Amino acid sequence: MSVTIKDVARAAKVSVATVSRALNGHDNVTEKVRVRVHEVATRLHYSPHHAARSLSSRRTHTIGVVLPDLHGEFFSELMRGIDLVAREHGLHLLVSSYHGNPEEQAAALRAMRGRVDGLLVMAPHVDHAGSVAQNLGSMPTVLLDTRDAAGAFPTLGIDNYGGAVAMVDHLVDAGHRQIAFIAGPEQNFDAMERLRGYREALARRLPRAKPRLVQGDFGEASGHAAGRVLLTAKPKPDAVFAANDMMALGCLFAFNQAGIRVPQDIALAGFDDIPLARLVVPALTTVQVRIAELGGRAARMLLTLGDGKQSATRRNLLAPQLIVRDSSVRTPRKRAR
Amino acid sequence: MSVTIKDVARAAKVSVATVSRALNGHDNVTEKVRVRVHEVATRLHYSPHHAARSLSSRRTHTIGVVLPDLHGEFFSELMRGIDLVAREHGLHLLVSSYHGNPEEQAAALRAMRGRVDGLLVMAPHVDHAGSVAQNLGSMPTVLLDTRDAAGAFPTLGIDNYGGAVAMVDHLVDAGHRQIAFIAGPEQNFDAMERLRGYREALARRLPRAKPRLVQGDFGEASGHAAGRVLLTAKPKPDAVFAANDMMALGCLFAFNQAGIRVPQDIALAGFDDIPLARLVVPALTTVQVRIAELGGRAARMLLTLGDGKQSATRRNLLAPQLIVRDSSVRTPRKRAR
DNA sequence: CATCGGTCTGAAAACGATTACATTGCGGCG
DNA sequence: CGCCGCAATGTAATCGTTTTCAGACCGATG
Repeated sequence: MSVTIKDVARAAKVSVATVSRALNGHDNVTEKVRVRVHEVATRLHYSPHHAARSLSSRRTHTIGVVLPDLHGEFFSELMRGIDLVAREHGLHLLVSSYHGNPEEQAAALRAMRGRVDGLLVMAPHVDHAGSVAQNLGSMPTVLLDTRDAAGAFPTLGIDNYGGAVAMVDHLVDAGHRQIAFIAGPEQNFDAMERLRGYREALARRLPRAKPRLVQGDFGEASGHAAGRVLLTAKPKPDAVFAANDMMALGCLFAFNQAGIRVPQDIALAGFDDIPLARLVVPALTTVQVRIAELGGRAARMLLTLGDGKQSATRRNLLAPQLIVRDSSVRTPRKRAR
Repeated sequence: MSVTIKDVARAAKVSVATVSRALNGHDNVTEKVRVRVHEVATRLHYSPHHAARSLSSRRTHTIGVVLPDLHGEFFSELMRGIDLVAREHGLHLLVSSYHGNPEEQAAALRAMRGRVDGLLVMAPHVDHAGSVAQNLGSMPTVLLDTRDAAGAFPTLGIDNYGGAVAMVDHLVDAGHRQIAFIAGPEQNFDAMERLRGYREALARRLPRAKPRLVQGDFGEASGHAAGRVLLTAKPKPDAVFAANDMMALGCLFAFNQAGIRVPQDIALAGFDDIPLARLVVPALTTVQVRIAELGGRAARMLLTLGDGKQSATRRNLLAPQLIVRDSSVRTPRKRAR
């Protein structure tokens, strides 16, 4: 069937041991032999059988990624970041999404046993986070964007709280006083932190203002619905802060349809900085989250974890950056139209 | 360290062969023994070593997915579709993206050897498609959205040509005569087929009209740039058909900025039907491509392939569907504004 | 010239499962 | 009562690597 190390050995007139050494770059092989082996190997299109290799070497060269059912930009960016670091180190990615319920997540985690050298787990639904520990062996694991109450694992996340605070500060500084918030899924850790940031910053900056919330679910459609609700609200808000860009866009389009101008009639801001944010008209003020970087750093954390030096980097937060664009500032004059 | 089948055998006072048979549900094991083995196995927290198992059984219960560096919605939807089918069948997903160049793709393919039972490969760049065959053993493989000149593999794709034809037909029917096209990457198979559909349909429906092309790259930014170019074109187009929705949106925002109204001044259409398409104002006329379904069906094809019945399903095209929304039709009266 | 100390190579033992083949035990039949 | 056949179990080969250990070779040294 496929060509094995024995075939290479035969063709190069050496033993399998020598082939193995030559290909794995051990230093006790003559240059001449090493070259010949490499030639033969490429000529025969030899590539080592993974299962056999990891059986004898106890390493799989694979890291597992267990994610919830993510959509769009977030998922692809995260994977890109992880993939980049993984391939830098010659690692493969075994991916499994779970669709909502904790049992599926548990099953996915258990199925990873023995197949991977380490695990990247994202469990943004706060109720699911707890069960992670039980379903893991003692595998090296990094948690992504997950509230790890027990503190059992190294964790990497976005500073959602800080980002939301920065946004509220900006909106208040820009002169807005009635700032509404379109919240994300109730049990989502990111969404909760952003909401907390909004609440606390608002209380600090505008002690008299009451927080004004509309529930959303991170989807564009829910932002659209929220936008319509806000238009009929009693004191009309003069600014809307959506917990993510998708909802902000949905909201923007709802305003468009109603003939409400942004930012003249009402300011708008989002969170994430998806590629569309800068292109939409008006360009969306938002908080930039470098998702690919999040994935990449998580992968790197996992790798250093294997090296034994756990170091002090248990809980890390990636600081997002406030990006001010047109949607939140009442510019003195309008661009040519 | 970890408990092996031998430990279980010893503890249950049977041979390893019997343990293997009992746990894998073979029928030639006494009920009594089977029960005892299962008890012992769970008591010891035994879980079979994956590498060992797949070395001897020649099956990995994993399918490989080799994709180009995809973005956004497309990647995540495709993965969702594949993942769904995979988990239905208890399979795992080994994912690898290659970032553009063919060598990386080749490496990714070779690295899959011995790690997967089958392969899903997407190679939309036409120059890369040819090399796929060489870097594959005789692994069951399904090609996605790839021009397989040799016809060596079963292939699944989108009927990009048909979709583009349907769109041009629609635009002509709606009364447009100067229909410009924003093309995708030159060497991209999808983009080429859409362009071909545009060209041929235009020649058929408006024999006198000359095709008017602007080069894009499927990114929002290139659509934006293309939109600006089109605004300065000599006879102004009365309709713009972008090879994908992202470019259509970029174009739309360029028009917005210039004060050009869609569809009154100029009609606009895209391709893909990304979630945003229905939310943007005006809602975007487009061709609906069910990407998750594409992934799911590809995975299913791969599975039936393993069953030996190759059947006649070598080349399949998924028919996309024309979705007419506001951006392409000059409605008699405008909605409240 | 025999011995030592390297370096390079080969033979063979893991690794942990599956499975072909051999063995055992037992009931039924002649 | 002895033998046959079948079902249950055990023994050992196998999968393709890595790695340990031992051996071969060669130049230098006493």
